[in-house]
Amino acid sequence: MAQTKYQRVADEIKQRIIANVYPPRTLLPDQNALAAEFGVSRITIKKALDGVAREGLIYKKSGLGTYVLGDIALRDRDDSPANAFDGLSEQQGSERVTSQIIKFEVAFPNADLQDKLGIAENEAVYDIRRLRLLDDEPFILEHTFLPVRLVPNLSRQILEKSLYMFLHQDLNLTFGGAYRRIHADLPDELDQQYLKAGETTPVLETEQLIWLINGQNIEYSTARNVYDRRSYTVLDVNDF
Amino acid sequence: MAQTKYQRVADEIKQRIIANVYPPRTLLPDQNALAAEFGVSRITIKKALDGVAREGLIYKKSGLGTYVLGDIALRDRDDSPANAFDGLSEQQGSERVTSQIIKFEVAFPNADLQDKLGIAENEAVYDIRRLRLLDDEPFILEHTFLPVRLVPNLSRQILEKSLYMFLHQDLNLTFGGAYRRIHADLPDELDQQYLKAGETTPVLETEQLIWLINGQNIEYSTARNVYDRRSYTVLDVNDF
DNA sequence: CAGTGGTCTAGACCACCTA
DNA sequence: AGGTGGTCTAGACCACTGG
Repeated sequence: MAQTKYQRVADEIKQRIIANVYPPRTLLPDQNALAAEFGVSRITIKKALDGVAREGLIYKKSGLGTYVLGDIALRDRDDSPANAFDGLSEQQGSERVTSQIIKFEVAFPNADLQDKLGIAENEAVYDIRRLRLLDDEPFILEHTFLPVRLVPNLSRQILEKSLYMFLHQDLNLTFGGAYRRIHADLPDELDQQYLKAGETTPVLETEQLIWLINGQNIEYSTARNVYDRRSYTVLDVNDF
Repeated sequence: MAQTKYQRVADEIKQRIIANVYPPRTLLPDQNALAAEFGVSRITIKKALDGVAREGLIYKKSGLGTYVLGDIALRDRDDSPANAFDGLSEQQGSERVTSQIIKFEVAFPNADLQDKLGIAENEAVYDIRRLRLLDDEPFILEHTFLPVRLVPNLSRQILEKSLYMFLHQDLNLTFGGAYRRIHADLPDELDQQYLKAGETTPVLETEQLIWLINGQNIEYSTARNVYDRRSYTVLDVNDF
């Protein structure tokens, strides 16, 4: 899987941290020693360690050495939906997730949406509302807007399965990044109807703008869930 | 400010993107041309571009070139509290933030807190509850636990100003990273009392574990606010 | 095919930390 | 003082892209 030398070194070092060969709060062997052991140059070791540090497993300090941190970062990173560029189906397993299409229309964007997606007034967008069910229980209510130009031939059949798989595999689009805003909200009528929220049940909403690697915005969406059904996790690593 | 060559190059390129010298959806000059212009090696240019790419402003593709993406990442990054290693006082300006100390005690941790902070049963922790006010309006209700061993001499006076400034400047501690969990919740009695939440007002809670660069956990805390007073933003960049 | 970015090296110098 | 990681270089080779 890992192709480059620095990836192989990084993977091996991560494995050793997980296996407690390099226990937390100790120093790693210095870069020259690692270079000798792996038979690569010190620069390559450094590049490998940079990556591991960026994931929060180690911390390097000039003049001192390289600390092994705890495995919190590691443990929590796995189930973190913060890096969720894949869709819900991929996160939870496609056999558990089903989708009920509430709305699937094509429309012209209003001024706000034009601005958010960076498109012209006369450029059509899909307006999609889906209820995502996990193990047949209402889970997330999604409202999604996509420019038609970037996603031709969208169908109900695709929306019932995985939109993200269609974008990635069939249209060969690659996500460059996403901006997300998370906040709590009062339930609206749709939440009550589809998510089975009560009149005062708190709702968690994630607003999301996704762009492609060529800089074009591909999706603006909101995803709402009842307060005790899902939370959102984030790992922040200082610097790097 | 910027010391190294690659930082200076990165800053200059970012400035050019902001100033539209390199407009979105165009290609940057290739690395050799940039190396010649800045009078540095291509490796140094690459390192600079790696950093800019990690911030979501550009995307590099081997065999093709380096795209300039939009400025969404940039615009939104500025007011994003996702990278909030500094405290509330630093984020909002210390003249606007005041703190009311509700509780300030020393206690032994329960099993859950021992596990979260990675400390022994007999190691004392501070148990602190503060109401943070923004422009004299209730804003955030914080519940904070810190090991006494790592933070000697904590006082009410410090808590009324900035805890983070004390940790950083006086104790010279450096944060390595943080793990955060964001979710919505029902209001409890304290929310109603201090945040002026109604009986059914949704609350946004951020749970947070912070560790130092040497791997020791320094803080476990929760921060709660009324649903329409604050949201949380995250920037995710693919790969890197 | 020519051009792009990605990787890798050996070697040099530097800033920083501990002692 | 000696050791650490950080930076930087010149040069080489590779994989990928487009025409």
